Amino acid sequence: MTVNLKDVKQIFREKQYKLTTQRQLILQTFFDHPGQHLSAEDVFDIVRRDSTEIGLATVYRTLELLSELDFLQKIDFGDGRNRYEINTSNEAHHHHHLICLTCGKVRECDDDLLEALEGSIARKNNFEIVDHHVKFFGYCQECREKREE
Amino acid sequence: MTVNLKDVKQIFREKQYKLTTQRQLILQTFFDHPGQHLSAEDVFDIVRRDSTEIGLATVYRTLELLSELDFLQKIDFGDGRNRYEINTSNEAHHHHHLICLTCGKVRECDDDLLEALEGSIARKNNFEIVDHHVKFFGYCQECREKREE
DNA sequence: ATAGCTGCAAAAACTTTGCACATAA
DNA sequence: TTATGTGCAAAGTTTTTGCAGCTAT
Repeated sequence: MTVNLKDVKQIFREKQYKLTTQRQLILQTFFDHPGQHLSAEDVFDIVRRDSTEIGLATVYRTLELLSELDFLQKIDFGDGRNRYEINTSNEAHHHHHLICLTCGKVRECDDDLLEALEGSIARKNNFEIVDHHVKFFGYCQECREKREE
Repeated sequence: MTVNLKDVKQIFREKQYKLTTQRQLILQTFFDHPGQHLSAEDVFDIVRRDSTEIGLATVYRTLELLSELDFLQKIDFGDGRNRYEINTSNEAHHHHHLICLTCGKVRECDDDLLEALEGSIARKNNFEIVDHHVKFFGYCQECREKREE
């Protein structure tokens, strides 16, 4: 189930959060940039560029709220700032991240195999798993080709 | 192969880095706190508590150096600061982290099964994988028991 | 009408940097 | 001896907070 504006509106109504212009603009930014991992500053710049006034503090507060509501996922790629991506699903299916150690580019990769591991790890450790983050570090095709030139 | 002081001394000699008192104290801190994920401030406090003077900037610089040399591994648990753990191996074998969403405690868990996945993901995505980080989020036994009380 | 939200600016929290002095090799 | 490393303080970044005014509901 992909997050859409209707879901958001409903949850906001249920939880009695106000659906302000700023909050909609921030959400729209994520809809407009699928598969990207935006930082607070990124979102701020994008909304501002589209000629609307917004405060950086509001961006931070909204990203926090949307993460709590599980519409966004907070991720750290080791570049000293938090990044967010829109949740494509409320279910357990995830994608993972391939992070190139040369160019720093982050690519997504699908994989369902990890779900199987979860069960065995949960049992072995008596730990109820509700989510996982997996990052693979290495070298992308482009950088490997350049290296050989 | 577990990192020990002899390895470190040798690599330092090879790379012409000076093995200063401060660097030894910081390494010793990790030897003295196995399985812990220490922040710069943690290390700073521990070394200071043991009555030796050290500067916070030196701690940051040393943690950076030891990470580059692969003696330490930098990890982010989402608490707004970098944490480090001593590398128990130079080989591909890793442990993963179980992070409790209630109490925030981080536990390690061994698992070799992911190595198998790596091959298939690397092939499918044409990406040369050299490392991976896996974090599982959920609820530890203690917190689940408390919840039921 | 009013509880909740925003923008601004100030502050907090973490990390990096410049520089004079100190020290391992 | 001298290239490196250290400590301090200052500066840089990212994120949070206080507060007066604004706005969805």
